[in-house]
Amino acid sequence: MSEIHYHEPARGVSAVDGTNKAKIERAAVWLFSEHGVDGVSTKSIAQKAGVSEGLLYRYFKNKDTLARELMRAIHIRLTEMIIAAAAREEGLADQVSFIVRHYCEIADDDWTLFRYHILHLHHFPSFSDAPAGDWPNSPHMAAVKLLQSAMNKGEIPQSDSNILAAMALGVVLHPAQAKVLGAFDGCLSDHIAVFETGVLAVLGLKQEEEA
Amino acid sequence: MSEIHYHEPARGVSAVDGTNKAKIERAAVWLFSEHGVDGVSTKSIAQKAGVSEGLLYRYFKNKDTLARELMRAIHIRLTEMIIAAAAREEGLADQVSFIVRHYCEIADDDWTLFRYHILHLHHFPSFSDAPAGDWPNSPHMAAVKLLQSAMNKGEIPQSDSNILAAMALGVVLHPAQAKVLGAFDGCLSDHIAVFETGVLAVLGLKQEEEA
DNA sequence: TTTAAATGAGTGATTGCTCACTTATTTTGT
DNA sequence: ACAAAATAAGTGAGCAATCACTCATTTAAA
Repeated sequence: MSEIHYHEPARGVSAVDGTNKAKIERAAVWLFSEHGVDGVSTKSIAQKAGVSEGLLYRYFKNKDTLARELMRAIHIRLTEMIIAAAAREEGLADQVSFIVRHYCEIADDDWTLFRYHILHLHHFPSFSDAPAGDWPNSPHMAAVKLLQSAMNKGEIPQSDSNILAAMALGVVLHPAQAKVLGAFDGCLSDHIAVFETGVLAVLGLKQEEEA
Repeated sequence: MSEIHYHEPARGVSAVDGTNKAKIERAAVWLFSEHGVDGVSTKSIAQKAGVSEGLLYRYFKNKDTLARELMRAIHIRLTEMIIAAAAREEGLADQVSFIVRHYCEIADDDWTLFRYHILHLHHFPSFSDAPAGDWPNSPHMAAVKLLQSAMNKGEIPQSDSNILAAMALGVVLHPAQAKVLGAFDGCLSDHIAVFETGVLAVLGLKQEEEA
């Protein structure tokens, strides 16, 4: 009934759209990712988007709303992807494979928006990783739920799911951050295999031999 | 000759010091870590430090210099710690143990300064992880050198040291970031053992049995 | 007395945002 | 089909507030 399908959800933020609203969003996400919300003026956004400053306030209540909507787009996309992974029933190794692959693809799909997420998520405490209600509201919390479920099924030994989720995510997320900071080029997807091996190792799962 | 000793180097930033300069630094690092450099006014720093605004400019050329000096303090402390680890000659597992322990302790020692580093390092492109000269200028590059050395010694198989270093660091660093974002409480050092196991697993090193 | 430390009002520049206005598009009346 | 009316899209000068920073002056230390 409440089966969750996950087939390539909505792209980043107005990825291919020539409207002025889209121009504003693309200019804003680029500038925000580069200089942070407080480091970008509404004037500079309008300038880069090629529209007047006043037009920003037709589409967005204020600068912070614009910044938050962009962050929200990537944040829920990543969260829902992990929730979708948790709904799969082929075992933890399959879920890990799913998450690593889709995580890299989402990042590569809209690298600017992803960079904004990884560098400036902390600007919005409301998107925090603090334990919320029953439904996970961040990639981290979704991963915690997934691992708790795996522990209950006996797929991995019981341990601190909060720490384990952070370690496992770190195997993919920190290389992503390193790339953001200029440590290497190329797209994240080029390293899916290594990431997957690393995550499985952290979780204490032996990787299956080639069939 | 160039043997490197590593015995508890300088504390964070004027950790126990009642001078006005120290008050300014403590106020600044707190506000910067919370709101980012561009999100903090010189007036608010002076207010929190309990001094006049003009006094800031007696001790620091400008706001950005103040922000950079604080960042530099934690950045080089972490970098030199990893360089010191690389100089140890008891094998990779020992080096990993050394780094994990000291990393957690440095973070716990001055958590505010550490949070500033993990959240706002990207504000200073000059501290980037881009490949620099022969001497590593970031924790990431120091870890890369360390792993390359281990590969040359045959301790671990040859692979992309850039990616492997990022994955290994991520096992510790991402939990640290998760803590910053409110995912859990307590100090990082409480989890040294799990982190160490995780890093060794990512590197493909079997953890030694208890003696 | 001399020198250094500390102040805070004041500077011009920039901030996020508004609003009276113009231009473009759609809807309506005939 | 066509113009008039109504609505929507877009502009940019201008506002009060805040910004980083200076400097003449006062306070404290040597």
